[in-house]
Amino acid sequence: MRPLQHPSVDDLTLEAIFHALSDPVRVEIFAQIVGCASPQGCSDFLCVSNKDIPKSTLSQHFKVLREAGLIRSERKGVEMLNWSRQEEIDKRFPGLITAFAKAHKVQSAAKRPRATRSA
Amino acid sequence: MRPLQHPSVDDLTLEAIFHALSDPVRVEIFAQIVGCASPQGCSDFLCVSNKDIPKSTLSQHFKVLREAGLIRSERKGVEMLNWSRQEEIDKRFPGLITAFAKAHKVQSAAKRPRATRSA
DNA sequence: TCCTTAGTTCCGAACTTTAGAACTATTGCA
DNA sequence: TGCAATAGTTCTAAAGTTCGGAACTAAGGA
Repeated sequence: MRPLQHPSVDDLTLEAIFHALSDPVRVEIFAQIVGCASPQGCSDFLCVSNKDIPKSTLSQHFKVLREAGLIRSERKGVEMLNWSRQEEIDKRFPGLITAFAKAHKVQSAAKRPRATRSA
Repeated sequence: MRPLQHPSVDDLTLEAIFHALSDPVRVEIFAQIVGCASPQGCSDFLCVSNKDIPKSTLSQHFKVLREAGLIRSERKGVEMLNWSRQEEIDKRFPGLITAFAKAHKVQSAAKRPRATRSA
């Protein structure tokens, strides 16, 4: 198994970031990782939006997120821990991840079965 | 020629928007349209970042931007005029397009031949 | 009417993504 | 140690997507 690749902040590209976030499964994974203080294992996402994801596909999704620079992954014993690189990304593209997280919240609220959301 | 499709603001999805902006040619086109007060014709983009784009490809790129809800296109005589839907998108995903435009500026400044950029 | 300009559609070749099967890497336990 | 279990990766073929040339449509002159 080849070592994991994490691009440096200066090598981040908008295109790669947007490509990584152009898939609904990766959007869910990244939104959850961004919203979580503790790092997440890959297999926490074997079921996403009530859909089972084969683990080879999941592994590819994590690779895309990692190589776009959105997450950092590190093996911890038998599992892989993943956390968001938001703070680093903010240095180069300030506000981008926050805008994404906000937009994702709006979208997932709109998607949920209609129940009048009170103020 | 079938009539042009423009999704309503409520039908916009983050995935479609990010997919549209995951291609360097579309990023350039959209960044220029966002930064421009007057609407642009498609053929203003037959050359992007010093690369010639075949017009069938360009037509597909505009279709992707249009169907993601990023631009509005309207035929005006022999040409098609395109403008940004930023104000509408802001209603649903506030700050998203601004964050993109800012990030694109950072990235294109970094790409330009090194000349010490003074304050 | 015919020409020109601007953009679209068709369609095959090139590229990318998906997911099953086989693999590797680490841990725990006899 | 050896072996099983768990977690994730790699390989690969089939399915899906994108690119771009050729043929098309649509509008505006001369």
